[in-house]
Amino acid sequence: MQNLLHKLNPEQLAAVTLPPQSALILAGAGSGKTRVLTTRIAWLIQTGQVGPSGIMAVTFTNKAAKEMLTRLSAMLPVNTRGMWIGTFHGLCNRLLRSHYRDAALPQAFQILDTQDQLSMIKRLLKANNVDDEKYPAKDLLYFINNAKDQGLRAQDVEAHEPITRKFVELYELYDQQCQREGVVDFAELLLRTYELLSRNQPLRHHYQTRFRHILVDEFQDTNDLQYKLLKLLAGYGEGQGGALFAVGDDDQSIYAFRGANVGNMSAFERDFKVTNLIKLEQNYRSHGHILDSANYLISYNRNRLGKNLRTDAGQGEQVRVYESSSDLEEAQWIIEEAKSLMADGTPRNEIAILYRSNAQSRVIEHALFAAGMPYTVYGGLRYFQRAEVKHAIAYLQLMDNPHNDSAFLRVVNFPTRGIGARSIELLQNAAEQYGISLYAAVPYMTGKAGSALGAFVKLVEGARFETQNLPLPEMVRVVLERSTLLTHYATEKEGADRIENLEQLVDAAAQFVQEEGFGQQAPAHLGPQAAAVAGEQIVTEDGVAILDADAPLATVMSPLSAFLSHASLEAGDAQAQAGQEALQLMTVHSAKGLEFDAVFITGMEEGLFPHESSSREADGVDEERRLMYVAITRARRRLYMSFTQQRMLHGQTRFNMKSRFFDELPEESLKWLSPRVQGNWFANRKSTTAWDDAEFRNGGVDNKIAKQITQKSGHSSGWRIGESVAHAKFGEGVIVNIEGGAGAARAQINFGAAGMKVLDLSVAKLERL
DNA sequence: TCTTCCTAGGTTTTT
DNA sequence: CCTAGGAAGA
Repeated sequence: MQNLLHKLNPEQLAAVTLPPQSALILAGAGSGKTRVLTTRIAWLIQTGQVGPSGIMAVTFTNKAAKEMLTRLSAMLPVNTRGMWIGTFHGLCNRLLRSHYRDAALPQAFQILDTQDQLSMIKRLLKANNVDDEKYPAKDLLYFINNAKDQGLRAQDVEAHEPITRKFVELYELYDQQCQREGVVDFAELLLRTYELLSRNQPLRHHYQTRFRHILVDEFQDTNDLQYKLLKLLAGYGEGQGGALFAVGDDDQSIYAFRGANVGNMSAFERDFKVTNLIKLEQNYRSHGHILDSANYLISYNRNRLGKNLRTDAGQGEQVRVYESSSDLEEAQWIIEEAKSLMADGTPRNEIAILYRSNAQSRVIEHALFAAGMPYTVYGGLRYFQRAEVKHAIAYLQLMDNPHNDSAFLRVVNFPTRGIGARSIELLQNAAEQYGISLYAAVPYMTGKAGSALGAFVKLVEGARFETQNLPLPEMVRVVLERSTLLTHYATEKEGADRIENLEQLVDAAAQFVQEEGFGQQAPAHLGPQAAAVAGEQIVTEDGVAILDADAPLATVMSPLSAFLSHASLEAGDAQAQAGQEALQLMTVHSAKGLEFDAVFITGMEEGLFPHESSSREADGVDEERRLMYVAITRARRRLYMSFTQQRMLHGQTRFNMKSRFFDELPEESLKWLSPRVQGNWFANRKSTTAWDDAEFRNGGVDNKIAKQITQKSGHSSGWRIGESVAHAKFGEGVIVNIEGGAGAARAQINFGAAGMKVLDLSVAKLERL
């Protein structure tokens, strides 16, 4: 233990060894945040201040939770099982499974992912004859999640306009429908837990007393409901409960769009009268010029808690800035630079190419592919979100809870078995009439539709009966076969990958069973005995003794139920990996938390980064600036920034100005690789750079653009499209279009913040930049 | 019921 | 430009 503390710097040590009071740790990028969190836990246990069961540590992603567990078990000889380390959703799921009765849920409740939730909302709109032009399903989804993220039920939402009133009404219906089906969405997991604990004093008291130390990672990303839940657990206003140890970085708050509220940091400071505020400002990742850039840039944000990163690593190299003529050339340049980095010994997977939005990756991918350079794109569909896997899961969901209508509709006619839209409509009417699930309504159906539906129900029942005593992986195997999913995809042209994914589901089940400790025993026997060993008893208000949620999930629910919630809560990896060394392509958002030797920040143009839609929201540009801060601080030794004069976006060529963020970076830390090219830059570039690449010249699309550029490059007025200019009143701009002949030419110029102007070139005094 | 055509819409993402 | 989802035809 002493060894562990020995490795810490004074700030980290202070944070790790704080007294058991609420504390806020402002942890800058690369300052050893995870180390502090894990060492704090280890220190608390090692010094006997708390047992493993008194610890709760909350993260946002499964990856972060896993990382914490791994590091902890390396530090501590203690079994980490007693500790509650997980995501908000995972921990709430655990609580709700154990206290399902008090939470008014079926024990085998199922979790809707966003896709399921949307399809359920669409169904709801249809069933209630709501005009989905006026009330789009997506808007309602957003409305409901937003309300829940703030801890509000339908009745709590203030509605002033008719549209909001309608949404509130539908929100209420949606919740009722979820309850009938025995399903909960992601936000509901948290809201239900919050309500359960607020309402149930003995339960609340039990957990308040139990968790002496609650540690929260990425606190700046918490939404209102999450903060409320934490307050409740920490006994805010009740004078009991454990110490809240919050770690976060307000400068890295980039998730406001999904409900995160940075304000929670200062609210926490105020609410809990935090006297222990520690800043971790020593950075162990990046060289000086990179940190200087980050510090300088972020200082343009208002309302910061305030912090400045420093390093012992020396100044290192300047940030290299490159202006290219087009997005195609930008991609070529990246390839050339990446090649030379690799020639100098930088491993391929230590080079990251970042962009603001996913649409930007295509051009880069295209160029990388043509150049034969291996790359990996992050993001995209996760394993459990793939259509074929979701189908298989839907069969399993129906066996576990037949009233899940989403699951029913997904597979009732997949693979096709002659149940068409008309049959479904009749069935939905019947279900509506009796207020029951689709599955339960099947017996009311007659005729051809009735027999086809009846056969489907028999299929599900048969699978359930046949597998009830089988271990989970076997169960999955049987379902894959009985559902005829495998044979169905075998007949499809592109079915091979899908079949492979389906077979992986058996492995996933096997791995799950092993990791979660679900033995071969049938869960039914486990109840009472397991109760005797696991967890404490809580006596509720009505005098009933119940077990706290410490028991392994295996004692509370069937392996199947557990596996299904695992599939919803942990969507699995997004493809990629490929194992081998590859360049890393991803959005700036997904780069958060990662680090690389060399980083390219591409597309640094007004409208892209900062994104144009950010200017519409209050503090939108501040959030973009934080995003840029995150991007910069990913780099260890070398950082590139690039922007381009013209870029193809949504099928249109756009001419953007360079990002305003260049004006917010310290000049002495930047190294401009490309002087601005005057006059006919296309002709200039052609011979000097990788432009005369045969691939580029012969490529269809590329060639078209090249022609276009050549045509446009020299207007008789002496100006050219794409050229950067300055105007006394409007400032810097980019020429987007030129009309008219030499004497009477007018130019359309994008002045960014000052807007789009059309100026007469013979009158306006423009300066070349 | 399956195919093909057409149109709308296109920051950022985890659970 | 590209993709997904809905609507009309085979």
